Amino acid sequence: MHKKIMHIFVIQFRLMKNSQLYKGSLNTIIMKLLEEQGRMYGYEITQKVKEITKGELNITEGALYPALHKLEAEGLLDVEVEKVDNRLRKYYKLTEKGTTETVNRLAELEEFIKNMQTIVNPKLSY
Amino acid sequence: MHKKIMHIFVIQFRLMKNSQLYKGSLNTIIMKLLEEQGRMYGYEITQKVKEITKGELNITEGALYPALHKLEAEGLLDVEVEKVDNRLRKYYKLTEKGTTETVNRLAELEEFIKNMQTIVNPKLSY
DNA sequence: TTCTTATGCATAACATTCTTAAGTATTTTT
DNA sequence: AAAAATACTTAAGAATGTTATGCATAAGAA
Repeated sequence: MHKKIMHIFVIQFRLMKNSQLYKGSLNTIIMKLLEEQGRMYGYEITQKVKEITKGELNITEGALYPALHKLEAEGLLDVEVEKVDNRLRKYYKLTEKGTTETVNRLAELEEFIKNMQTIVNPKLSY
Repeated sequence: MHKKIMHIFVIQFRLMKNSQLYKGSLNTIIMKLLEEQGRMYGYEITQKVKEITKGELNITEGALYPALHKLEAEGLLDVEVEKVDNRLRKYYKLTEKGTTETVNRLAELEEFIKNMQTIVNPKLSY
């Protein structure tokens, strides 16, 4: 019983960490990971992000899957369905267009980070 | 005529720079500036951000004013109305609660930036 | 062996944040 | 005199994400 309650708290704690700041960065994260890893499936992406951020960022399925579908619809991703251990996996990879676009988005992200650091810490920015 | 068309392009260019990445960071930006400057009015905030980011980030009025109203409603900001040159100005400053909350949000922002950098540039993060 | 957790994907309802656009009003610049 | 800048407001809609639910199989714990 105690164990169950504690587990609920742990889940709560993790979700609370997802502040509004991450809003808008999911697409860039997905594309960067695909650029780096070649190809990945949805669930794998959630685990990878959790690992990289030491559990601080948990991408929810309700955000991830629609995002992947949209990127595919925009021609930025290609998908290949595979059956592993009798379970479906949808592997995504960048198209040529997606690779080009990834460069742009990463540049935007760098600018964003730079601007935010300038705002937060004006002393350090010169 | 040429001048007018060019002006339209300039406006377009600037707005295009506002990528989705900034979504969710407006409150933190406002609070940080108020912590630093003591008190500011809305229009002043838009100009300050434009100046700091060298024109890369333009806070729209449709986002700013509702955000200020909400922060005030949450008890994080106090407002004082003043008339300068026959025009209204609403000066905002952090409440005690707002000052405390600003510390938390800045910490969250630092974590966010760190996580994003780790994702974008995994080599540099150890 | 049965219940739970993990793996794997999908989507609908709702919340939040922001863009776009329109409105009001005064002052300064062209 | 017209346009741009200053200064604030708010409504409609877009974009993004959370929460919740559903389905299905595999692996692990009780």
